[in-house]
Amino acid sequence: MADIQSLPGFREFYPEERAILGHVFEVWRRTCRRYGFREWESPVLEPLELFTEKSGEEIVRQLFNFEDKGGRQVSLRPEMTPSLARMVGAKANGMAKPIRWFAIGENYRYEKPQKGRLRAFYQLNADLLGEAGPTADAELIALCADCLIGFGLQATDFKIRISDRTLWFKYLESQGVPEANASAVLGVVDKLERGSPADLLQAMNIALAGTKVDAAKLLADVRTFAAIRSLDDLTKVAGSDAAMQARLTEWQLLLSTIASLGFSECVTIDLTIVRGLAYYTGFVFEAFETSGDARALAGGGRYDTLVKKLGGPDLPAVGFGMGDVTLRDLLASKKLIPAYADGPDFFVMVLGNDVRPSALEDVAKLRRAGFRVEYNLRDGKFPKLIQSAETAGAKFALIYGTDEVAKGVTKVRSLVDRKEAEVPRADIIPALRAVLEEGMDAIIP
RNA sequence: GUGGUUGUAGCUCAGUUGGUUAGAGCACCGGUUUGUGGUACCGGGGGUCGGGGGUUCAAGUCCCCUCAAUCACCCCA
Repeated sequence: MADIQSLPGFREFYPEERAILGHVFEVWRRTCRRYGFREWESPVLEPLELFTEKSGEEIVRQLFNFEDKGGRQVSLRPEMTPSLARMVGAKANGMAKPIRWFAIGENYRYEKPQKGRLRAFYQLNADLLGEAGPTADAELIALCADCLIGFGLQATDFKIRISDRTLWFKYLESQGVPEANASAVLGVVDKLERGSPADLLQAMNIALAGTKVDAAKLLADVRTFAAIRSLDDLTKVAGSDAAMQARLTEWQLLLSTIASLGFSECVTIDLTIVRGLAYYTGFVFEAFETSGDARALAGGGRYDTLVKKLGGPDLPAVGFGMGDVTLRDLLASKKLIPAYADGPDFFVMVLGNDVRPSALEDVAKLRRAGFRVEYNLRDGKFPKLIQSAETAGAKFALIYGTDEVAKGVTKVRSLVDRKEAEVPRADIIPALRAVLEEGMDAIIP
């Protein structure tokens, strides 16, 4: 056991683990490319102000920040969106809109680690900038769904709950809540499912301090409003409120676009989702697994003011993040993690030091041709070597003994069905390429 | 940050009311007479029993502290 352990909340990935991570990255990347998104990357370490300026004091204590040797206040990135906003903002004027970008990177936050929640985790970020209309939100929600479906998950395994901070603000306005108190009230809404009635009422009283709104009544109204699950019911509640009705036509476009793209059964209206993050401005959504814990798999929404706040142009934007930790837990429980297979194509069995030069000559030749090749570094006996080939995970063994080398051939042995055939060493590249593609039949006379 | 649970070889665990050089299975390495592999048998390496301190003639076994994992709360980018 090593004396020095890895830091709490940080993971080590042995090859088997790294292969799973690679699979996750691969599905994310492939799916985003299918939607026309392009990959970007930003520094892992950023000036502390990038994250504190917009997020406020509460988030500072969760930042993985410190002072560097030059006396700079720096922080590992807790998310990639501020970096994205800065990068896009700097060059947005010259970029074709809409901008479709995605990134896969490790993010950090200094918190007490728990299952599904670490100090370092990988996350997919997909963002669409330059389009303010709901069609952009729909595109991102579709991409989010496809990023989950790409792993083999069914539409019934998860649900994307869609909510709307704009609609909430319009609703609260219609209930007489001053604009200044609206955010605090949404904070209470966020806790509706978890808090006790007494705590919620107290929280609501604090949120409404200095106003004439009745806390108990608003709490009841808000609870009812949050429970609405259909556009029709929302329209009824909106009644003659023009602002809310206008917003609901946006909803219609959002939902019809999602339907046209074929993702109706993946989404549901759920106004209990408000998301804590301060910079969200419009539609927000979270993807949950439908079984068991119902943990959040992904979350995102519209942040139309962030780019400008960070010094860029006035650029509307919508995006989401999807972490690897919870996703992996879900894939494991659904048995959707592919078997680990990372062996070489060929294991060259060098039977004796007399033939070693000839064997290594072919090893090098095969490697230059792009094959994955391993061989025994030390001399060994036949049964031992064939077992080595097996445990290395090779598909085929290439036997180099004195007989074979004398005849100018190598013997190919399938480690799966144990068939054997000889191949002239002069033809080794095309012959083995055929073996990999068509199997042993390609060289069995 | 607060509280509960857990911590013995790479993995899964045994270790009796504290008592001699801490064990098993799997895994790994080697061998079973020298060119054909998932079985069987034999052997080997590997643990300062998470770390530190204390009680005792004696502690993996009891007490305290600490570290880590995990669960709940908090918070969620």
